[in-house]
Amino acid sequence: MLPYPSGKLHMGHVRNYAIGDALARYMWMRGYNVLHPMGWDAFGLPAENAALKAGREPREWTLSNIAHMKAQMQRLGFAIDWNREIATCDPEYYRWNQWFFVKMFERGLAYRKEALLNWCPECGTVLANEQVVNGCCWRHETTPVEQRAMQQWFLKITNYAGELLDALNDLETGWPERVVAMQRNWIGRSDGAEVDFRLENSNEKIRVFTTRIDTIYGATALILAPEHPLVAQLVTGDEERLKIKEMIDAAARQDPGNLEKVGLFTGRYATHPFHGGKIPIWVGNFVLIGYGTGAIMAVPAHDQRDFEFCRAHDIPIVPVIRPVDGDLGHGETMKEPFVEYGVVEASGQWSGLPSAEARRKMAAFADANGFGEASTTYRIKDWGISRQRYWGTPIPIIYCPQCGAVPVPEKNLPVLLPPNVKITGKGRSPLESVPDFMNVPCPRCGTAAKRESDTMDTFIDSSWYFYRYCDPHNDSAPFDSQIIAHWFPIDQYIGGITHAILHLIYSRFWTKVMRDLNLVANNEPAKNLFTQGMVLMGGSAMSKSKGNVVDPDEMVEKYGADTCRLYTLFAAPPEKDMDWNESSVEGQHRFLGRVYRFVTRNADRAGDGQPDSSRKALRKLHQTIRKVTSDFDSRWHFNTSIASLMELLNELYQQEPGLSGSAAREICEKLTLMLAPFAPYCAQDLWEALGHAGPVFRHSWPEFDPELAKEELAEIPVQVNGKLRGHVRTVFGTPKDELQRLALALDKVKPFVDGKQIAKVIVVPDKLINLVVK
RNA sequence: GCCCGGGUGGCGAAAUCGGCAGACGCAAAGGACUUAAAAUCCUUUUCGCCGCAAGGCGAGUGCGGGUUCAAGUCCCGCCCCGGGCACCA
Repeated sequence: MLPYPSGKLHMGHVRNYAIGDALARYMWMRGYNVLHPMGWDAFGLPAENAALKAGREPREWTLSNIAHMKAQMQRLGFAIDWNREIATCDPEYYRWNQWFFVKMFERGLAYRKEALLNWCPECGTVLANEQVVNGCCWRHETTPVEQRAMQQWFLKITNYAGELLDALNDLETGWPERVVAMQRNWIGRSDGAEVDFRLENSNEKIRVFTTRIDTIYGATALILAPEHPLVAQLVTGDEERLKIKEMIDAAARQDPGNLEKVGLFTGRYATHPFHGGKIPIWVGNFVLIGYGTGAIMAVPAHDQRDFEFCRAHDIPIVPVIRPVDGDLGHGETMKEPFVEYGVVEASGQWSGLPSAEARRKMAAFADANGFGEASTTYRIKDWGISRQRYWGTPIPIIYCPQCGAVPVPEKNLPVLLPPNVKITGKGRSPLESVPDFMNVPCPRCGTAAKRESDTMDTFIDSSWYFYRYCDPHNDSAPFDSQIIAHWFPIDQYIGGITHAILHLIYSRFWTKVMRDLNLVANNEPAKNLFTQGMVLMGGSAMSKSKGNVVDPDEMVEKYGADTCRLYTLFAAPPEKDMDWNESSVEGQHRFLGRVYRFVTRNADRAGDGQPDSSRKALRKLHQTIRKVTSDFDSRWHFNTSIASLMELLNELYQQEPGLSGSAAREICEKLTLMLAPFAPYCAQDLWEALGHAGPVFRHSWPEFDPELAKEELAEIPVQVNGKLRGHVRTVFGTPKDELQRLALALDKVKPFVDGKQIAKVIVVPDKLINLVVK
């Protein structure tokens, strides 16, 4: 058994799990088979109940029992703890992570390269782009990441960029709009063209990416990113080279939004591929090496940034697009670039064409003449997965001086973490310092070789844990594809918005890779996604680095798990952010106490009581069943479900003295059943107090009786000119004329109607009367 | 700048299809029980004005317009708050 550090659950998790757990319990009671994995912020619903199948009670699988959860997860090979960086400790899970890695390596989907990477000094490791938030580490929100050049393993998520984007169209119905929008944004597709500009007096070509090839006749400069490989060749003076270096350093230090546009003329020119003219070549700090080709054509008349840059450096501004029904404008008098689409002018044979048509035709022309082609560029970059940590799956690669990077053969998997490693928390990978681990013969040629010392990003674990969960003890494959075909895609996934472009994009990618390995048939992991709101503390999300984390254990200690869960469900509807404010926790605690006392007092009640009391109480009971059921079936606003249970209880306290034995019995049982999804421990106790054996979840959800739920009389508001003046109590279905007569007879209505003419009477049957008078 | 949310009492919120604004809970005030406290149970509680009182009148869902018999809800124009993306060519 491997050692592992301990981490803590916070209230955001509690809320997440309380929501999913309530749903799962409800579904169980409705007779569905539910597979309900509680992993990294996640549930699968509705599916088969693995817990019951395994002979365990669902309650064992709930958040309420954190210790049990951890043990459960450990047996499953998932998170032993809640901190992502220590998520996998199980050798079997290592094995399959490594197995996947090797499969990807063999297919060219995993590769190693040196690159500038995001380095978090606090974590002592590099991070993927998705894990950098506002220039800081996602776990250390106040620690800016640094750029370090390092050798790192990448997974080719960009191979799937187009599919990940297009498939979002199908997810739109089941996923929140904002998550879809964030992913679209993150993948960042741009359709355009790549065009080569020939370097004058040289065979070199400079390739640029543009979405506006229709403006290419307005290109008056080429601008290279300071890191562009040609820069070293074009810029030769020491002073100039220093300037380039300064540009790179300044860009790394500063917030890119506020960076002043600076540039340097190389003294060299390129040939315009369309008209053959001379174009000066510049280096500009605002051109990004990591996007497109790292070089752009500057079209100052039709791009805001190019406009600013060229105006500052006296580069000519040549408009070539005119607005539909507008003038072409003139370079010297231009105050603003025209960045809209319009009609191409002054562009040779393409003059007069609308923008879209010109883009198509000009790209085709470039293609036909061998100096470019239509091209699509994505903003998303490959997923850097190497981490300089101890905790995580070792990357199963051996570096041989003869053979290069060789994957560990399948029969030798898993590569396990060596025990007793000194973890400094800073600097290089801890595994490097363990010679027994590092030094191995090459699996191919037997030469003395060294292992890769980095471990995998733990987001890899969370990318497919829900698949493994369906078949956790399989030791010949990651899972049985037949089983997956039965369960997947997940019907309902629940998690935090914080993973919109982290976990939720990685797991989509992983699913598509597994599909291409013929392991799964589904294209997407989850049909429906529900993102619960964040639990805030003083306006910002709880995080360890801010020290504003509420420890659920303390609250569980003080009030119990049920109160704790109930509070997170009651404070706000699940999709909304909630500010943590402990003051109203008392109310939930009192509520549970009131329920408990009512049920235990009335469980064995006898006698006939007063019929009126029983009728009223039963009516409210059935109205409440209707309300809670509909909340579950439609919108999951558990705050209103719980409120209606409180209303029921208030009514029960009113009617308690006159209840008959049989009414009391029915009420106690159904109230307990309705409480079960929200407060499982309390409900289970009461269920046993009512004389039942076994888990309350094996009992079916109560049905409401529409007859019993019906009010005897309708209480219909009476308005005069839209203002409420009184109520009419009458039988349901009273006709309009009768309602009008009753309304006009009201003392409170008369003064507003007498002496006036009734122009119109609006009647909404059983709902409202509005008398319009003049 | 672009894309999402949101703005309702002292507070968290409810009003699900245009039909009684403020359910439910917190906090507060009063009362019952108690030697006392806790716990529990019962009242009151949007604001303003009138009234000894029962009660009555008026205003009110960020602001300004509009549609409608009727608007927190729909339409137009703003303001403010939160989140995401952003020299992406």
